[in-house]
Formats: sequence, C-alpha cells, structure tokens
Amino acid sequence: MNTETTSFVSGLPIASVERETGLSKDTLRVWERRYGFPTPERDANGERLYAPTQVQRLTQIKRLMDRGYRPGKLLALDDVALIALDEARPGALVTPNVLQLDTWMRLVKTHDSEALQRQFYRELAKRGLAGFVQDIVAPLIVRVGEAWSRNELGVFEEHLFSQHLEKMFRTVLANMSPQRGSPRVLLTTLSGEEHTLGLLMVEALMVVEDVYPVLLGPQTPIDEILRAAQLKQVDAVCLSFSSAYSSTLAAQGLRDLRQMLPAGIELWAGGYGVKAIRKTIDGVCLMPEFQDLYDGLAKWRTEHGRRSA
Amino acid sequence: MNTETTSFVSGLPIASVERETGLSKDTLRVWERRYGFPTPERDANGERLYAPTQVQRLTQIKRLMDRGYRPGKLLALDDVALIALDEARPGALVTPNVLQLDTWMRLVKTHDSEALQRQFYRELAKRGLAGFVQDIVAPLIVRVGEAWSRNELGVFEEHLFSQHLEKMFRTVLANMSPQRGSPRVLLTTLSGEEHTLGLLMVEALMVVEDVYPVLLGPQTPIDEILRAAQLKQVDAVCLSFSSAYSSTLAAQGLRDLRQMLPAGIELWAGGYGVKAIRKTIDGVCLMPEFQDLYDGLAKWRTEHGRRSA
DNA sequence: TTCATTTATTGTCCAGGACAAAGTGTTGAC
DNA sequence: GTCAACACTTTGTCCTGGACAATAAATGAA
Repeated sequence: MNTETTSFVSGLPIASVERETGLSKDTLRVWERRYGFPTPERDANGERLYAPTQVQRLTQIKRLMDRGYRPGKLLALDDVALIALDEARPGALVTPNVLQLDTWMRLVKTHDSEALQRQFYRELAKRGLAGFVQDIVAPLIVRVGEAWSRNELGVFEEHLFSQHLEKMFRTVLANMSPQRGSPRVLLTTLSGEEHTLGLLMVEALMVVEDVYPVLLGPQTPIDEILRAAQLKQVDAVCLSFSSAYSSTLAAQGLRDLRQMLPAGIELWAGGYGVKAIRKTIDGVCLMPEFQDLYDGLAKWRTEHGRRSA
Repeated sequence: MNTETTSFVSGLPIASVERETGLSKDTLRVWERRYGFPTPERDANGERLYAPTQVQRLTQIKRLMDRGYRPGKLLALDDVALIALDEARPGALVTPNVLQLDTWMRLVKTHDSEALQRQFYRELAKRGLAGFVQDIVAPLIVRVGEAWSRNELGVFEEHLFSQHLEKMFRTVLANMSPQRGSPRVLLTTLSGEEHTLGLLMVEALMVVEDVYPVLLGPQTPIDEILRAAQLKQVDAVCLSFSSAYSSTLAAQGLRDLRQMLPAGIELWAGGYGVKAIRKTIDGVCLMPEFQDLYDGLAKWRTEHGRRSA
C-alpha cells in the first residue's frame, strides 16, 4: 500500500534518528566525519537517509555508552565485538534475595501485567509499605535498569513496569495522603532527571513516617525549587538522582541550590546517583541508602524538639 | 568556589533557550540573521547568551505562533503591539463556563493543594468522568499552559497542578481498571513528548467506553511501539501530542510509524498538537477533538462487527 | 597509594548557503 | 461570486567544515 513513489534509497531522515536514538544531529554528523560511522545514503537533495540497521546499531551504541563505554572505542568495533560487549556483565549486583527477584524479573520480561499487579499488592500486604519499598521495589528497579542496559529487556517492558509501579504507588498513597505531620519536605528532581519512581518511593516512606511531603514531580528549575520551598514553607528539600544522572552535574546543582536556599531549610539528596558523589558538600546531606533517610529524619526531630515518631 | 570570574554579560546559552522556548537552535539562529531578533550577547568564546527578557519574549512569540500568527509579522512588532495581540482572545476558546475556570485558576495560582484536590473530586462526582475530563480538565490544562507561557504562573505551580491531576486520575482509574473490553488500544507518546496528562485523560475516557487501554507512559521509541503493539495484540495505537511538540516532527513520526505498523493495526493521533498538522497522512487518523475519538471508536466497532457500546 | 598536571577525546557551537514545504496572492473559468 | 491552478513569499531544516571547552584518560610527583 505504501510508497512506490519512493526511489530505491530509503531510510530515516536525520531528525527521526535524533528522536529515536537520543543522539543529537550534531553528534550524528560529527561521528560520520570522525569515525566513518554511520554511513547514511543521501536522497535527491543530498540529505542523509539512515538505514534501519544502522539506526539499530546506533541505539545499541548509545546504550553501551550509558554503561560507561566511550564512543571512540565502540565505533571502532565490528558487530561481533559489539554484541560480545553487550553480553558482558557489569559487576555483581548487591541484591539480597536473588531468587525472588528472578521471579519478578520473569513477570516483567513476559509483560504479564495482571500477574505483576497482583504480586505487587500481595507483597505489599505481606511486608508493609516500608519493607516492600526497600526489599522489593528498590532492588527491582535496579535490576530492571541493568537488564535494560544489557539488552535483555526492551524499552516497552521497562515502560510497562514503570507504569504499573506508578499506578500502584499512587493508589496506595491516595488512601493515606491527607497528612499534617512534620517536617514538611519538598520532593522533586533537577532539570534533566526525569525518573519519578524514586520520588514516589520516598513519598511512600515519608507518609508512613508522619512527614508531610510536597511532591513537585520531576525536573524543577532551581529558582522554582527555591520559590516553592518558601511558599510552601518546607523544612527540607529532598532531591532524587537516578544512576543515569551525571554526578558532576548533580554536585554542581546541589551546590547552586544550597547557596540560594535559606540556611533554615535543609537539603537532602537521595537515590542511586548520589553514590557516585565523592566529596561531601557543605550543608547538604547525602543519602545514598534508605537508612540515611531515617537517620536524617531522626536528627531533624531531635534538633527541632517535641515531635514524636 | 565558582565564578567570580564570570564577566558582566550573563544570560542563557542557546541550548537552554531551545529547551525553554521549544524553538530549535537552527530557528533561533536564522531568526537572528533574517529578522534581527533576538539579539543575544556573546560570551568570551563567541557563543550566544540570551537575555532573560528576550527569552520571555520568544516564549510569547512562540505561543502566538501556536495560535496561528506567522513569525514574519510577530518579529516586526514592538512590545506594545505584541502584548496587545496577546490580550486579544483567539477564536474564543470553546470553554463553556469561563467563570468557573477562573475559580480553578485561582486555586492553581495560590497553590492551594487541599482545595484543588477537594474541587477535583467534587466536580468529578457531579459530572461523571467523561464530562469532567472534557469540560474541566482539558480546558484547564490549556489555560494553565497559556498562563504559564504568559508568565502568570511559575513552573512550580504548574508542576503542582500536574501532580494533583495525575494523582487524581490514577486513583480513579485504579478502581476501574481491570477491563476486558475491546478494542485494545496502546497508549503512549513519541520520544521527545513528555506530557503524560493527555494519555491519562484518554485512558479515562477509554475505560468508560469499555475499551482495553495498554498504557505505556511517555517517550517510547518507534520500534518499541511496534513490538509492544504486536506482543500485546492491540487493535490500534493511539499517540498523544501536546501543543509544544513540533507539528513537522509529529507528522514525520506518524509517517515513520505507519510505515512499519501492520496494516491491521490502526494508528490514531490525538491532543492539542495535532491541530497544527494540515495534511492528512495516509492510514493515520488525526483526532484533534475528543469527539473524534468517539467517532473513531464507533467506526472501528461497526467495521469489526458485533461489539456493543 | 593519592593527588596534580598534561594530553586525548568528544559534544556542542558557529557561519552562511541552499532548498523544499507551507502559506499567500492572483488569475481565469464556470 | 466560487473555486482551482499557478506563481511568488515565507520559513524551517539541512548542509559543510572549522573551532573550542568540558570531560575523561594518562602521566608524573609526593
């Protein structure tokens, strides 16, 4: 039904490839110039047309880059070596009960929505919210991220998984939400960090701990965080960083924000991404582990007098 | 530790302006060349630095363009004329009850979370889900978007509003979700479109209409949409585009996807963003209005025989 | 080891030319 | 007067190839 009008060259224009791979047009062109890959055809007007195979390979390369490899190496490799790298394990994961997580992973891989949803609620009832978040959800998110970057899992399965988790969190939280506790904590991420699940996990833990969370969603510019913190009169601002976020950028952002934030408002940073931050930052509390969050809360409460747990 | 070295020129680099305004770097540069606006400073390295005032004006211009004006005219105008245009109502938005929307906007502006949440549920109960979505939520999202780009509203208020809406949708949907109806429709957006609210609105309408929605969340690459469509055996794929998404890119993406998608699976595109697409695309059903969705569903049902409404 | 300095890598920016798609205006047939 | 066909204008995207700063890697000193 389609396109007998198209000549025999066919493929995606550069804008589509940018959208699909997340590599900017500039990058695509400069790779071609420097490394001789990709090698798009040209249409009648001299514009690039990328073969689907090459687009696929570009996605693969992008994924490997997220795992830490550098383009110079990757673009020199042939297909065989590339796939070999893809298989290579990055370093043992720190999950406690691997067996059970494997069961979960199977559900994710077969995108069995109903079973996944059922399992979520069963496990939630069994462990309670805090235990469920720490022992199941958090490790599972790590596993899914790893599996994705290892190409064992498609974007589709990963999205479906996120949607189910999000749905579950929001349902559970909706029934507990109207809290009046303290401290009041602002929850968001810096621009560029789009992962919401970290925020939802923290919100869940906070609601249980009788904290009043103000959820802003992801990607709030720094000056708006500042404004929100003052208008909503929060006691602390808590940012979440996924492992994908550059640790340099994270540290810089935290410094910037700390500088502008009134001294009376604490600044906390959590998530897998803060593990990569080496140096402590003055006036910023780094919380790579869940336990750190509890410690931080306890500390705040003792410092601010009469407030129970 | 940073930057007493910064000179007295300051402003946003071109990449930030692209993100803020939605105008591509190429467009920004070509406007400067052709129309003499904007007129960014340069940093030590000769790179553009846009003054916040100009960025604001660019956002304003972008919004007017979305309303149908052409850049050639807009860029020739001075501030006064621009603001005059801005005040002028565009073909009177189709909101039935402007008065009530104003009340809502006041709640958004004062970020009164509790009142907003209460109002949501009250109005939902009064109008039913479909009526609520069409008469309140959709116009309100447009209003908030407009107010934001007119700088009457901060990012913070906009985020808070989105979070409340999302929470509400997910709560409501959680209680109705396990559906087995047909057709089965895959819901997602293309990479680059991050707005989720459109998807949630459509999901809500579909659940009421006894459709089985598969929600993938935003930003799925085309080949993954394809894979999901086949694995989940859907009858149609429905994409949502916000007004921020470039209509050229949207059209291109739809063409790309249509080409790869089996003929048996329909392709629908909804949201404010498709209004800007002029030409029809072969095999793609453009649904700028909610009514179009109902029509599309009805059409599908008559074509596929015995299935009630 | 650990830290500081040099060197290599890599993404983004720039200029300015070109062109096609979309919009606008004009003409003439009915 | 309406409408279709045509020419002209506007406008966004793509092109090349050069430059440079930010980051990572490698090297040397304490």
